[in-house]
Amino acid sequence: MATLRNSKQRDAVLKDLQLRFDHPTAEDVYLSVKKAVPSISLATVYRNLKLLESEGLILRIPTGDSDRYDGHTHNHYHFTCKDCRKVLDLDIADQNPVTHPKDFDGTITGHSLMFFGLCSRCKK
Amino acid sequence: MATLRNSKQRDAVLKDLQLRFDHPTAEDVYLSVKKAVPSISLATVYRNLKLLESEGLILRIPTGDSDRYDGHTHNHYHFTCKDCRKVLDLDIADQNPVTHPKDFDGTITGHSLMFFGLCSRCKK
DNA sequence: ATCAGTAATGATAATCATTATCATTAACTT
DNA sequence: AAGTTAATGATAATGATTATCATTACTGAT
Repeated sequence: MATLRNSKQRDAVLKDLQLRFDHPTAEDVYLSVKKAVPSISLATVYRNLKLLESEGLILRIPTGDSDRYDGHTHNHYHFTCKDCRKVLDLDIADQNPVTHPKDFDGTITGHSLMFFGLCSRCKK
Repeated sequence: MATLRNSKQRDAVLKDLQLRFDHPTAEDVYLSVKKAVPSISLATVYRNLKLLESEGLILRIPTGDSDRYDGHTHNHYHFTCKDCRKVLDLDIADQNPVTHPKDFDGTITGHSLMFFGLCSRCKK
């Protein structure tokens, strides 16, 4: 039970994320999707971001402040500018790191690698 | 100006983090430090965690839910259990990844690598 | 040692992001 | 077309963290 139904709101959120590359916050997505679906509520955006993430259709990126979202789920890495807090994609290969560290009896199923520094604009 | 003064509260927060290895939340630190300095306030814990982090004496680990803190600042990596949300140290070498990706004009000064999966207890 | 200046504290209100609630709307099944 | 219930919109509630402010207590100079 709890069958998934179609909703234009969810479609609009997903499409918005798939068409942009700036790793928006939930608020950013809300403001953008509002243009296509003016009646949409911020709560609906949060609901669908969570749902889409659990379906594996989008990525959530925790950053220390507001979470960012990414509609492109292929394996890639991100950079956060310490100054302007912008999040960028980095063009680097999969680092595929260790999966069986010493003295660890759990199971590793994934990793996230975030780079920090100054973006071209903020480094002056 | 804004000279740093000594405070037993700050000392107690730092010492607490240096003596433990469980990556506590601010609340965890508060409850623990309260035993040594019963009058300490949660606000003071947050204040000093932020200050100590900016001094480079401790690490803050964003995890998607409450931030965790680490009193051991040598280069090492962490694992988060998706089930119980525990954060563990991993015994693996520095991955020292790329510092000059293609098509990137900023400056990379650091990275954080977090592994996900199930800890030994939660994998049953 | 005492004093003055001001950083740090404790208590609590405020903020911000996110989640929960609930009455209403709208997909889907028949 | 009718009934079931997932999804929505509006908003209240929550949880983590930060801001405020009156009071306390370091510290450097007297």
